[in-house]
Amino acid sequence: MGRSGYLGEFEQIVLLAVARLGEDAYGMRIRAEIEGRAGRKATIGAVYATLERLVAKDYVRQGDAPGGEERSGLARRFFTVTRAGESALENARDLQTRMWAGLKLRGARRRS
Amino acid sequence: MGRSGYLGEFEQIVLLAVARLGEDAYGMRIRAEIEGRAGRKATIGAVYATLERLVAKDYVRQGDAPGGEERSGLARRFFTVTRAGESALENARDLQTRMWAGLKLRGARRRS
DNA sequence: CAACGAGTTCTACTTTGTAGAAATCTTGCC
DNA sequence: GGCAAGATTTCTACAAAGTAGAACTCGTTG
Repeated sequence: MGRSGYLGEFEQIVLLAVARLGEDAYGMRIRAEIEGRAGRKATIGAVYATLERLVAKDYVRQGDAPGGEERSGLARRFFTVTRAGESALENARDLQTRMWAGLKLRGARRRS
Repeated sequence: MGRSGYLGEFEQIVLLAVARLGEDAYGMRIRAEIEGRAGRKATIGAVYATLERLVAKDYVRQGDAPGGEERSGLARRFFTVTRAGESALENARDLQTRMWAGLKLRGARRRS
């Protein structure tokens, strides 16, 4: 990762999806959230690979299935955002804000 | 690049720096802008490599040195953001906005 | 038990991100 | 003119992130 906690673009998207999904954050669901909200295709492999990287960076933790209820279904891996993950997210947002601050694009209006 | 015009994190930062610098966007200056505004180290090699990639994607165009004034100094390569580049930037911002919309982090307040 | 569906793992590869030294070109100075 | 110095770009090499899609697992159901 090099220097400070840098977040790749997709990593950020996945992290945000996990944050939003809360108790319901597991692979397939995360993927659906991304495709739905971001309107961007995401293959399941990409999602998991990214999740692994986030776990390695300690931005996301695995486990903590919701409310003890032993679900009858399949073995799902649930994820939650860690404090460090939240900070990384906030840092990314701040950086974003600083870089955009006061910037006016010369206007790429779509043709009417 | 795969699917649609996706922008990597650093690519986005560089592109924003070029947009902001306007007529004064050339390697060293871009680097300084990034270090200053983003508060993030950027080696000159990284900046140029990224610039090349942005040119290849047609998000940035090379040339168009400001106002004909033959500067006495060195041969600088100036860059400007293309329409496509502006769109990519706007798309990235929109995506960002959608992913953050209404999201509340559970609060990683720093200890007092 | 075989087909099925929901989920996760794996494998292989392309793009991006980084670092830092090397090469260029100008200008100032002796 | 030759040479050091400063500004700037180019090159080389490699690590990290992004992607795709097939394979594999394990309950459920007919």
